[in-house]
Amino acid sequence: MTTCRFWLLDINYEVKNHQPEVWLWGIDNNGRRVLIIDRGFHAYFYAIPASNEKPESIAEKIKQMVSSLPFITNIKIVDRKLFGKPLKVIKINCQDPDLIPEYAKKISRLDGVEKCLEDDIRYSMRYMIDNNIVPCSWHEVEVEEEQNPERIQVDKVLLAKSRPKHLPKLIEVPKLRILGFSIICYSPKGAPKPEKNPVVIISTITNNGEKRQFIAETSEKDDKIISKFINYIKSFDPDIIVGYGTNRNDLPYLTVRAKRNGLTLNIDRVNSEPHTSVYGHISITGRANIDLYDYADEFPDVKVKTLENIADYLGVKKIEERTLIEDIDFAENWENPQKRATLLKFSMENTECIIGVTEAILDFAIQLSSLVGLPLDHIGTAAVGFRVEWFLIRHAYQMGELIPKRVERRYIPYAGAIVLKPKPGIHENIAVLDFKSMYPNIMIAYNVSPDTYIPPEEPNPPSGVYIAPEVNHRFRKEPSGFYREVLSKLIEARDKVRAQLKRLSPKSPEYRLLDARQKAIKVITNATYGYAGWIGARWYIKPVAEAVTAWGRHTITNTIKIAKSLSLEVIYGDTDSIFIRYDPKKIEKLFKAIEEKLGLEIKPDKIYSRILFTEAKKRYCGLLPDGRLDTVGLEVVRGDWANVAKKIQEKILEVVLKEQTVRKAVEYVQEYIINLRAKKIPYRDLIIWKTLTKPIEEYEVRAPHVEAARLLQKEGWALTAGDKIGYVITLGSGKLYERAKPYIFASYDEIDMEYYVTKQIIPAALRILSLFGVRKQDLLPSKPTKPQTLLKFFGENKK
DNA sequence: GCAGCCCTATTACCT
DNA sequence: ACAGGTAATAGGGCTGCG
Repeated sequence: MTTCRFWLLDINYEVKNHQPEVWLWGIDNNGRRVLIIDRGFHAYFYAIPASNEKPESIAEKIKQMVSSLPFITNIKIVDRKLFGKPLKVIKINCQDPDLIPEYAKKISRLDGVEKCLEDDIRYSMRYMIDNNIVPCSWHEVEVEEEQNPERIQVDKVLLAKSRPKHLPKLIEVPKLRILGFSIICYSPKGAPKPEKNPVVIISTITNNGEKRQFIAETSEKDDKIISKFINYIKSFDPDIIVGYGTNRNDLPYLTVRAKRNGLTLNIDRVNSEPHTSVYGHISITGRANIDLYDYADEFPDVKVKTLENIADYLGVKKIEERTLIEDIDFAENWENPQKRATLLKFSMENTECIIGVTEAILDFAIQLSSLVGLPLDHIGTAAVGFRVEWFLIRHAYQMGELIPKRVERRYIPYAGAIVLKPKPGIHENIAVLDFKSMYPNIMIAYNVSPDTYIPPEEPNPPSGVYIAPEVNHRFRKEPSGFYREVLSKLIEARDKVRAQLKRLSPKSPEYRLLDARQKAIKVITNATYGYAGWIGARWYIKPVAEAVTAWGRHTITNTIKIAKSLSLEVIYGDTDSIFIRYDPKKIEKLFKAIEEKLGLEIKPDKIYSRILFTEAKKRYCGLLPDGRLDTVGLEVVRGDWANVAKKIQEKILEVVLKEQTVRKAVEYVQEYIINLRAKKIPYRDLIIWKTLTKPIEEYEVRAPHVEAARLLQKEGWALTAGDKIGYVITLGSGKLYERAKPYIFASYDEIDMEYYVTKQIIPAALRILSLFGVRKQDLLPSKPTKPQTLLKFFGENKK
């Protein structure tokens, strides 16, 4: 028997003859790939006795059923809590985890059983939670070497002789083998269909720097390139396979293509195909399949989430416009022998982007996986709510809290934060003060939690209660709730990591790792309030979320009062921030008063040397002392305005705030409009991007982006909710939606420049300039000319 | 027939 | 498929003008 120290990459389970096996895929401290098989962990669920029933008699009843439930191995009464309330419940162990749902259903029908709980926890998660086994983290386990009869692709198959023990202090990540890939499919018309259109190019790059390209010999056959690709994966034996959009496109496509060719896409470590797993993710057993698209939301500044845009944003790689090839042009580029080389190059560049973006994301993904406890290949596809929930589940287990079932609930809105009306115009020397993690700290300060909430019918507990302002929800002061425990640990952990960071060089590997760690902690901390108010949450209790925002409003309102009492002028505020004239002495007093009276910490965030507010809330632009502009909410930062409007507005803000001249800004707009009308502005700057938020058929109204989407669909493009539609407005008569065309279908000459002038440039420009009395007619370089009236005339007669 | 108003649907933002 | 608060546009229905 030996000890094996391993880093957990992936986990799955098998049930053979009703005997469960957990398969832990790891990398040991000698860099060997190992599979550790752990047998004999029996999962379980709970039966909750009805309130008037004795747990003993229920347990007895269940014991008498055992003959019809043969794989139950243990029944006992244990102490647990449900929403903070102590309970005696019956824990029922079952040897075969796959039978648990069925058994729980039968037992929940027993007289005197209120319900069953935790029968909905997957076996592999159950195993990790109960044994404190953490993905992307080191463990130690006693093992014996096993035969490897099943052609499993690892250096060693080991049988666990003990439960693995987590080694929380080891934080480094072993050297992983990473393979990035992207594919190009050939379809003469419309979007490629795996049933008929072949894969013609597969480009791969490994983190050893090895580049490969697999190219189809003809435009019809792809059996060779697919089998070569499979063999290459087998020989490189990656730990991580990464691509962009692979869960939705590449992997399902390749799987079908392989089948069509009589092949199996056996690219995992057990010689079988990728398979769909939880959260719509595709699992490749023994490896971690990562789809970078699942991390695109980490970059809110990137509005159109293409691989090229993200790579460009991260400074990984810039694909020049002349080398960028649109999907629509793949076929032409493939068919034409001269152009094929550029397509090959483009494909490889795509894979270079993939490798580069992986560099930027992987540390974060690994840290998030180990913090939350979801395996590396699941963490990306899990929505924020589920990430928070799995994190909470682990802590619930440690606190003896039962995990509530997911139930369907009716949505009832509740009041949120306060936003102040800004004082329009330009202000000088404005400080922004922020409450530090306001909602988490409110939850800690007032012990707001699902397990401390006291429903209206219940009396006050002896330890006393906190009562939320306005809404009057009560929370017991003692003991500390679930959220307080979890959040204070998170905040503490993050502070500790940040302290360590200060002592490290930003270039060191430790720094990168710890920085990713503190980001992961931050994400989970900040999402906890949102989780609390989410009707899909297992621990949803509306008053919990409602109380948090009530205390938030109370806090900010009092802050404003205190500021005013110190004769500090409040210019604006939103949720947890106030914008005030910078006055160091008074602000110091304000900090003290707030900490004393409100028990929460406020800190200076930044100082704007100048800041511009419009009449609207949530939209402003501040000039920082170093000359940078902070644009918030305005068209400049929105993804659904044409670039022409955004660029102009940005320029106006710069001129107005830095040079403080309106005249120059007006001239700039006029000049720009002249250039636009003269067709001197690039086509790309005229594209408007909007997201499809639901299937096309479900739209009640006709809108430009929806109609453009319909046109794409007609040409064979498969569109789903979440896709971004890029369209332009073309000349002609009628409603905008009749003139909107997908940008890949339209030509520059059919663009309706006057639309861009009146509905994009002018509104974006006036948003700022109207503050200074500038009117529409001041921005137009000349009055509408004759041809325009003629155009209108023709338009009217067409209809 | 159409300008003007109001309302709704839709999207993307802020914290 | 984490929350509510907010701005903005386009479409569509309705009114009233002459």
